Amino acid sequence: MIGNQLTVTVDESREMQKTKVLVVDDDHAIRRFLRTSLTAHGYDVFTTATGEDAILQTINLQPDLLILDLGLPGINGIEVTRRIREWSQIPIVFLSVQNQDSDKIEALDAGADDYVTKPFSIGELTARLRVARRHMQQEEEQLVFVKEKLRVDLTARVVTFDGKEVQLTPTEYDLLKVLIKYAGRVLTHQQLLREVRGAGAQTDTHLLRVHMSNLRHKIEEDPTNPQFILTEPGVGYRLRIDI
Amino acid sequence: MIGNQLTVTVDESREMQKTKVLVVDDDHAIRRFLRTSLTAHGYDVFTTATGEDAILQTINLQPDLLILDLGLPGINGIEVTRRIREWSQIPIVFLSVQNQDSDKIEALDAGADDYVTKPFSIGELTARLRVARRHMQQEEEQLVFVKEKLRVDLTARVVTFDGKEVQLTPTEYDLLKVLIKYAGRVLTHQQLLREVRGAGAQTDTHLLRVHMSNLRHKIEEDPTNPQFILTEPGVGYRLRIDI
DNA sequence: AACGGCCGTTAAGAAACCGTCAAGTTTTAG
DNA sequence: CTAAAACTTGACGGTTTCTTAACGGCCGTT
Repeated sequence: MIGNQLTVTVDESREMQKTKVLVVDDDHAIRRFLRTSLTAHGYDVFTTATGEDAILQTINLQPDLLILDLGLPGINGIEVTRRIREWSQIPIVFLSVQNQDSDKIEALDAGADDYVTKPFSIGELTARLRVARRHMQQEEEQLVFVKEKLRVDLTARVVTFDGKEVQLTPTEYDLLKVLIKYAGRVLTHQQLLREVRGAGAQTDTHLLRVHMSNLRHKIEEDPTNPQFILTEPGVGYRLRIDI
Repeated sequence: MIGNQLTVTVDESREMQKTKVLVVDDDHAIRRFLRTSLTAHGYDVFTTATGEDAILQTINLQPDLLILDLGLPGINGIEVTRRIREWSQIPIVFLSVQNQDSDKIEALDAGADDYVTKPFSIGELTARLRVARRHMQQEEEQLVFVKEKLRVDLTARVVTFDGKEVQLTPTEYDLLKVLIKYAGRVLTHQQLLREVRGAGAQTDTHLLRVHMSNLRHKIEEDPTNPQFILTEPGVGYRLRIDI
């Protein structure tokens, strides 16, 4: 009786916490190694060998994490990443062999979150998985910013005003992003410039004024009388929030 | 046995709460008056008559508060303040007579926390002592200051009065910020001006009056009868706080 | 009662700041 | 390598903020 109760309790609590991870690798040995060691670390592990199946399984299983071998036969890991990123923000950690930097960069650009170089320890991998997952959860806090006619999709990096998509330059988007991140707070010229240029940026407020002007003409109904980006004379700017 | 234990416990707790205060005055009548009345208010009172002894006693007794007569024989109260401030941040409240503004300012600039003008009531003195001590205790910086209808968010740099946003100029905000930082304490004209302009600012009290007037019109219900920013004639300003 | 110090208020000129347009330069994409 | 996009810089007019000056009220002293 007592033993039974205990078992049930433990099972339930584990099931709640268990993270579903899909392992994609054509090497049978690696699949088996990851299945056993990740299961021992408390993950709920699924495996597949091909890129096509990886995409299908991601749709069906809705895993919380994806571990992807870069050197897959057929459509490779980079292509898998690119296709999944079109509709999902699932954290993707890929496995690569050494001396494959160009592929690593390409994969990260395609939307992968991190990579682990073979050979790797299981501790290193699980550490990367935890970071990727935590990063994912933080991003989820605020995926889309909506206020009146303005809509900013921070995951897709799409900005629409009054339903129509507006094209922002990288600088304009970065400025808007940091304003949204600290919505309601006054950001000094220096803080904003630091976000746009490198950390060692000197205070060139004039540059900021030009960018803000351009940004306002894209997302404000009447740039003369801004509703979103407010000026704090002598200090900086802030995104208006309603109290 | 039990009685003994109880007695010890109570004594210890009282001993923990009691605030040690050192009174320095050459007038024997004032020493005696302060000893009796402050003891009645729960303070642990020590007295001395000279500045030299005040410094020695501060080292030996490690009091929590210092009450200092400005007109001491020998080294005067200002000099005592200056010397103690070289190594201690103990709150110092001094006693002065009227028409001694220049000495008050000098003592405050030397690092004293507050003053009481003779003749004074014991209630007024203990109130000042509580403020001075409270400021000492709260080391960490305040993030949001709220008092009645006034709300100052120091991280967002947003000020609201009665729920409505108030637009402060950089100078006005800086003044309010330093008043909040030293809430309850008197800040001399010079100390306030130093915060607004560079360190090498001459005492142009008139400039301060204009800024304070503008600030009051923004955050006071009735600027004629200010509830927050109080004027200390001849000395400076202070932000009123309730203990 | 007149005077002088101190304070608050208002107004006006000076200085600093901001937004916009336009032209020049660098970076990116094809 | 070329063209387009993005970034940067400069100039100009309008606005906000700062500073200075002048006026009137309050209070204590002469």
